[in-house]
Amino acid sequence: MGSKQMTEMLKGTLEGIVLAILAGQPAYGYEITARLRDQGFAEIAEGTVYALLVRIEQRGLVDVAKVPSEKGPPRKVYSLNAQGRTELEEFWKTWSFLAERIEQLHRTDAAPQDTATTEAGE
Amino acid sequence: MGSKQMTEMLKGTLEGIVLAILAGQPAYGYEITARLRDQGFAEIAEGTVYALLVRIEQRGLVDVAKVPSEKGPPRKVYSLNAQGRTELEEFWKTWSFLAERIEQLHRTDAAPQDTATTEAGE
DNA sequence: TACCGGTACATAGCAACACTGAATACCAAA
DNA sequence: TTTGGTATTCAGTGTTGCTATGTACCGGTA
Repeated sequence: MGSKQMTEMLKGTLEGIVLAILAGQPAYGYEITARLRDQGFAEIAEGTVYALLVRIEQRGLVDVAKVPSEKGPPRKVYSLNAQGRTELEEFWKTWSFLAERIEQLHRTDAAPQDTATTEAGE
Repeated sequence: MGSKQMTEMLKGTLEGIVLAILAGQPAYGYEITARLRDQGFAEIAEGTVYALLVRIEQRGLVDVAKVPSEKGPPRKVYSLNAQGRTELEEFWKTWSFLAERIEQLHRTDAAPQDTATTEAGE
């Protein structure tokens, strides 16, 4: 992965992904990056996650607590607040709206396609 | 809709949407815009579509034919070529990868949440 | 004729976002 | 001391969709 397509597709969705992760439980940047990697997003740069966290903090979607770490500099633990949960709900609505229409296009335009295409194989 | 979230989410997906439309049959810009509106994307600006068409043409994903119109200036009819079909397949792969993980997050993090209606809504 | 509205395309300037690459800081083990 | 894992930050870049505007073609109408 790590394609340009993925990079562009993550715009707008990565924020929702992180909010959803934080909805499960508070977390700090380094941890979120690691969790994203575990979930298959191997190519998301650390700097991207930190910049995103700064943004959602400035927009008041999360509360922040500085917690000392045994292994390095202090962690900034982010937790979703009420405004963040509202934003997350909005995200799911927007996502569902878009996903429904795209899936419909997928079905429609994949219909003439079967297993192996005969014409113009590539 | 027309939210800022939707604007960001369309980045990276709108191109795929248009490619999918063109996979069905050739079309020109004004027509594509109209079709998008029919499919619920009421807020997509005309200029956005035209700019996108310029881009995918320059990247060699489509062939173009100028066709006279009875009602206005000549139409630029775009048709998906082999390279465009390859790009569309890539798009579906990237989309599926992303959609699967986001849907999983949706299931996971929507579990403790309860909105107005019961959670077993569907 | 002059004007309006629908059709059809194009573009300059802007805002938002993810990525690259580098720097900083803390600590433990080699 | 140096290496490596932990943890955060930031300047600069490229891509994208939106706004706003302009151009062009045509039929109908006052």
